[in-house]
Amino acid sequence: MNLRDLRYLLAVAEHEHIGRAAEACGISQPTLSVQLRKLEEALGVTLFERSSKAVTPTAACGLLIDHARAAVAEVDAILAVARSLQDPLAGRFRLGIIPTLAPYLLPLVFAPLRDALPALEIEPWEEQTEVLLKRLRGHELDAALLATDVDGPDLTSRPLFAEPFLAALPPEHPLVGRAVVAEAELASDILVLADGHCLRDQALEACGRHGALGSTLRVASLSTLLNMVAAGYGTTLVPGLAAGAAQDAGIVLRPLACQARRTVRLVWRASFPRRAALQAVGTVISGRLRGFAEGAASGIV
Amino acid sequence: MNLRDLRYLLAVAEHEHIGRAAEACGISQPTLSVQLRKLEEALGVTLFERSSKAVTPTAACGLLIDHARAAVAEVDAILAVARSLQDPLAGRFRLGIIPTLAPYLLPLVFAPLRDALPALEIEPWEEQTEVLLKRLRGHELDAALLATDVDGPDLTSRPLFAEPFLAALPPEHPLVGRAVVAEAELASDILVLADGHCLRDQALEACGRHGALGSTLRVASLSTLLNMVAAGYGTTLVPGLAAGAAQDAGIVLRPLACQARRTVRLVWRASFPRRAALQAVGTVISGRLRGFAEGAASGIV
DNA sequence: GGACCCGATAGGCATTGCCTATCACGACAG
DNA sequence: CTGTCGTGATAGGCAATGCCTATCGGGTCC
Repeated sequence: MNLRDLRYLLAVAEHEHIGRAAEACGISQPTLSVQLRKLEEALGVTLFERSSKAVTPTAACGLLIDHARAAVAEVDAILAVARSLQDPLAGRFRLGIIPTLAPYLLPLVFAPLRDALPALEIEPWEEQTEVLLKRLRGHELDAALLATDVDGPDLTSRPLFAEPFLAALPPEHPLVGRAVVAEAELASDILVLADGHCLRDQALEACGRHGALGSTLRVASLSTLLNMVAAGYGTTLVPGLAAGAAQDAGIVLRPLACQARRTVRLVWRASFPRRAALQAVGTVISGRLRGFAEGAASGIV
Repeated sequence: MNLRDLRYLLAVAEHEHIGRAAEACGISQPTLSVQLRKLEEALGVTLFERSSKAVTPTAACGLLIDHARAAVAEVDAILAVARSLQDPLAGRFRLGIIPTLAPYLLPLVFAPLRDALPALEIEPWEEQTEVLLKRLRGHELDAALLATDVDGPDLTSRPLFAEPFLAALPPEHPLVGRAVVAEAELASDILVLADGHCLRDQALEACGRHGALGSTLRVASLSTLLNMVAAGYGTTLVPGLAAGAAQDAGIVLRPLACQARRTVRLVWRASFPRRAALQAVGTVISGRLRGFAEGAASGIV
């Protein structure tokens, strides 16, 4: 049995006239005659009593027609919901963001995203890289903003902007007198975040170290780390977007000689179907951050 | 969109594996692949995210799938109801019967009908011929038992049995001494039913009259008429099936010379679809009344 | 009796649904 | 690192289906 047949059935039951029902269905009278008879044969039930005067629903038809109406209504509901879902730029969009990026990037891009994509309900989700990748692969996230390269053919990424690192020094630090600091000069007293933060590895790599000082120290957030530096416990590398927060904490920032930086990428499953949403989100963010790298690298924030 | 497609959708959503879903649907994997993609294109919505590892329902799919399930359930309900309705010998069967026949025929045939057609719920409906015909044409009845010929190409009939008339005489009537009474001999003092009863016309015609005695008399039921005759107010013709009731009322019955009779017919709309039910009902009734005409005509009841 | 209305039937054409065979691609093992 | 396996996508061909126009048949109404 076909869904079309049910619509035909409803039309005939409503009009009690095959010609007019056919017209209402947009088909010819003979077609409706044939299809109706086929439906009756398929069901094994005579649905209408035909005479030259009238086409009258049988008792059996009366018992079936409510179900037919309900089925057609459900299918129409499917079509209606599908239509409202057609816009890939609408609906929930679960976006993972790493913790060293979220507090500083989100305030910058949230309003532009809302303005450019008013129907897209972006739900930020803040966790460390590995957790985000797991959730991404598990369909718990639609995309993620990461600062690392991603591997595997199941994921695709798009670079959005480069985020330069800056040397973060306590006000009393000897290097404060320098206009530019070489990355390696920080190696001796650098403080880094706890394991799992990509910023930890990036900072250590930039200054040429492979193990961290104060390995007993488990600093879970960049804001804690900044306060530690401000209090004189050591130095660190801060990502450019956190420059304002660092200065607010009383930290002195200096550009780096080799202009160490990390690239922030939008990452998604290669099979994720809402390409338009990915592209739009990526474009809004990179557009908002255009020219940021140059300004930040030179210490102008 | 097709109903089949919804079943495919449900299968893929359940198995999250196109090959196995295809197997469950009894089709090949390529067919399911193609149909699923067509459905997605028709809805304008990506329903599943495919990777080499898994086929995962999208958020949009989750919103649609409940409607799909409901639609399929409704259609399955249609099929189930249709299956239960397939037997034309089952269900309500509204049978009109004229008043001069119903009280005497129904007790005879009701049990045989119930035994032969246990699933057929026969609902007797007692009214005069013209009313029954109107209801029959208006689909309020499925068939009727009448004692008149029917006209019009919209109705079809089948003779079931012949019902002889008998002369009904008060015990003191002069004709009681005769073994056989000629129809015309009753013309002088015959009593008949009120207008609208076919028996009225049949009785008058049999005895050669064209107007009735006691035209102010409106006797609405045969049982009243029989009591009138028993009380000596006149004679009448009784249909054979009412012979027992007439004798119980104290009436003397005599066979008629010309064996006047009426034919009881089953009548239905030519377009009425439940032919099997008509035939079965007719056959049970005529079988039960087989041989009745001969016995009744000779006064043996 | 002829025109008209209505549903049924016939024949032909384009679309569709399905099949088998094959491809493309990633995973996994030797 | 290469061959094999598993999985979904693609291609080509065939039969069934749905639809059309033209026509029929039966009944009604001037």
